[in-house]
Amino acid sequence: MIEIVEKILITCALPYVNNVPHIGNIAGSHLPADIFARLCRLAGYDTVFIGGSDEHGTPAEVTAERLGITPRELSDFYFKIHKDIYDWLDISYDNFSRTSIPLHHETTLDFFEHIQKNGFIVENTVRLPYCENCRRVLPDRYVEGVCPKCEYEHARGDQCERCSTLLNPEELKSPRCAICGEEPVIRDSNHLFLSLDKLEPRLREWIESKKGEWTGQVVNMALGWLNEGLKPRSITRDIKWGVKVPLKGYEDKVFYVWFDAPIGYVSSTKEWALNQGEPELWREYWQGDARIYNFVGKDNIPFHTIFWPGILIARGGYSLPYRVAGLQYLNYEGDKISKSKGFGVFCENLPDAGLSSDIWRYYLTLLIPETNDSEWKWAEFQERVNNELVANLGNFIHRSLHFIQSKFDGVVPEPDLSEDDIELLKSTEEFAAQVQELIFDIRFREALRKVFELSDRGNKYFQSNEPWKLIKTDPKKAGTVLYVCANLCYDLAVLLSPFMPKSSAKIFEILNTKPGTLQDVGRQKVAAGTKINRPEPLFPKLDDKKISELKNRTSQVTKYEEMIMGKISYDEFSRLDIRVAEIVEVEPVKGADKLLKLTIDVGGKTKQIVGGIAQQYSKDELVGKRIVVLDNLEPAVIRGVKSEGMLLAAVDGDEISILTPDRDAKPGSKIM
RNA sequence: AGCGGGGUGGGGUAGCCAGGUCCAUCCCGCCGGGCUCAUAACCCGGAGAUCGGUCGUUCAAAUCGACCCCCCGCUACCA
Repeated sequence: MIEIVEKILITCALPYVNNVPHIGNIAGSHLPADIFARLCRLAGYDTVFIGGSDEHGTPAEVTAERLGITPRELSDFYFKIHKDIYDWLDISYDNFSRTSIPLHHETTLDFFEHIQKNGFIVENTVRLPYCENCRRVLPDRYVEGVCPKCEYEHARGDQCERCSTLLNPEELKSPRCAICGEEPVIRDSNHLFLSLDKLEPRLREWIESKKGEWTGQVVNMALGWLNEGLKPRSITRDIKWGVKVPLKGYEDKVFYVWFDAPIGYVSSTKEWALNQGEPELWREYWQGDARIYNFVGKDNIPFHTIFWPGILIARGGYSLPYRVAGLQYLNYEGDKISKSKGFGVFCENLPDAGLSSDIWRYYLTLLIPETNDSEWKWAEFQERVNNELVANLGNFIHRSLHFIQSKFDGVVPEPDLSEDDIELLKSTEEFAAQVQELIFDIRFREALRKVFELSDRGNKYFQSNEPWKLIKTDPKKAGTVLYVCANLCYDLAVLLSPFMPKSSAKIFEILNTKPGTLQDVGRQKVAAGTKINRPEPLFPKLDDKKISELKNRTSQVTKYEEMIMGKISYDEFSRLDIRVAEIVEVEPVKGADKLLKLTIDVGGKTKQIVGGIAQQYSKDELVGKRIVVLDNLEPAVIRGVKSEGMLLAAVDGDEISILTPDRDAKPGSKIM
């Protein structure tokens, strides 16, 4: 039983703009949220589906710095890529916002001020690693060093990857900044904390009330956190890129991205309301009795069951999520998707791959990891498309419409309906109800299967009535069969629309009939006498060759960072003073196992540079070698050693090969 | 390491919380036979899992308990 409520707000976890989405991100949140939203609209609910990009935080700041651009430029760049991909995949966001817009900063400040007024903010001093070279407070995992337990040399400040001991940065031996290699110092810094401890009883009560309604994974994970006891959690950071903290002494701090990111749901709804020309309309979704559905990946569950609801309670006057749909992960051919290995299907390649977005949506719907991790397999993709989409659903639609086209001049015939026909036509209402119920219960795969059950039924009906024989013996009866089939096609188009909107629209177009809603299913909306448009197969059959083409094409990893850096002019290139140098002397750098200090002769001028080649080259091998250096690089201090240039080498993972002149070239020779 | 989720015929998946009606569901694939409007479907028949492993509880276990193995996530400043 589904209780009818007016308003539904759907949110999809905001993607972080430091990266580009792959199929796992689509199947894990955008697609399920979209199917849900489309169904809600189809069922007549007042639906708002919002999303946006999460843009603040350390990773974006560091990436931007590395690329020599501002965080905003980085965000602008990635935002567009994300937006284009979601548009292409027909993810029907009513609004896709950004956390960097002023409206969001205002909303975050409003939350903070109320939370503070309500007494849920405390201040504390924390000791944090700080890199004086980068002038940056380092998050735990940006500190590297030697593990105190297993002596692993590349342990991170949060955990040693070899012995998996949990660490804090102060425990590392010879710690260094992961960005520049300098040794960080520990500094005191004041920070604001959200008193989750005070919110615990209310959170517990809320979670308990969802037992049985939500999946076990989501409830248990939340209860796990509650049972361990909630502690105040810091909501500020010592970086620049984010929402400024409006307090004295916090001029150099911003709110923690995890504080402001979920508030982005509210900001995005506000932005939507503004675009609707009704600036206050958002309140009906956040401060009224709308049902709020959050679609998030499993890594995100604690944030949406503890941290974010805690923020909402502390703020006061906002509704808590009605349901947190926590989805699992999508793997690829037996392993995790890996961008660096080019292992997976990367969405930026989809538009040029030559298939309708519906085809991708279809298989990805079957892979929505509702309860378990799922797995993309090309062989299965091919089978599913050919045997189900093409042969079952596509075939029923096409054989029906093609028959009308070729035997009835494209006019839906006048029927003479039997009891059985009427019953069949009416039975689709039940399908519609079941599809709705399944989707509301976050069981998309089963819901889609239900749709196929209907086309299956259509195929059986067509088959057992043999209109291709009746057309010769009893044309009236043949016409009745095709009238029924045309109406089944219509109903299928309605039920298919949340999953495959383009194909659905195409069916309506061929039927020359207005697209319908769930209410129209089973109502014989395709009238006798309708002149249909010329049908054509809805879906392509995929042969082995096509599959391997798709596989090659979609696993390409676009080098976005190179695109951001762009092409440089000859003038810019000519600013680089690259020269041949001869290595005079080689010394190790204390406390660094990768670095060597090289004294070099650059055409009569002697200088020293530091290079990270200690693991690949020995001293003997290097002394006397002619190498290539960037001579006019701004000097830097690396591990306490001055470096006045840069050694050029080919780098491929751990393999390093120093560049040398192919023929005899004097030290100091310019490279151009 | 601790916490949480998961391991069911070739692939996916239901059932497990409330043990028997399950020598286990449904979809796809596979094998054999019929029919043809369609990018062929539909019908009939068939092969295939002792439910991750071991040990227990019970008249009875995929379902409950213990231990073990494997995969995944979280463990609070990466998001």
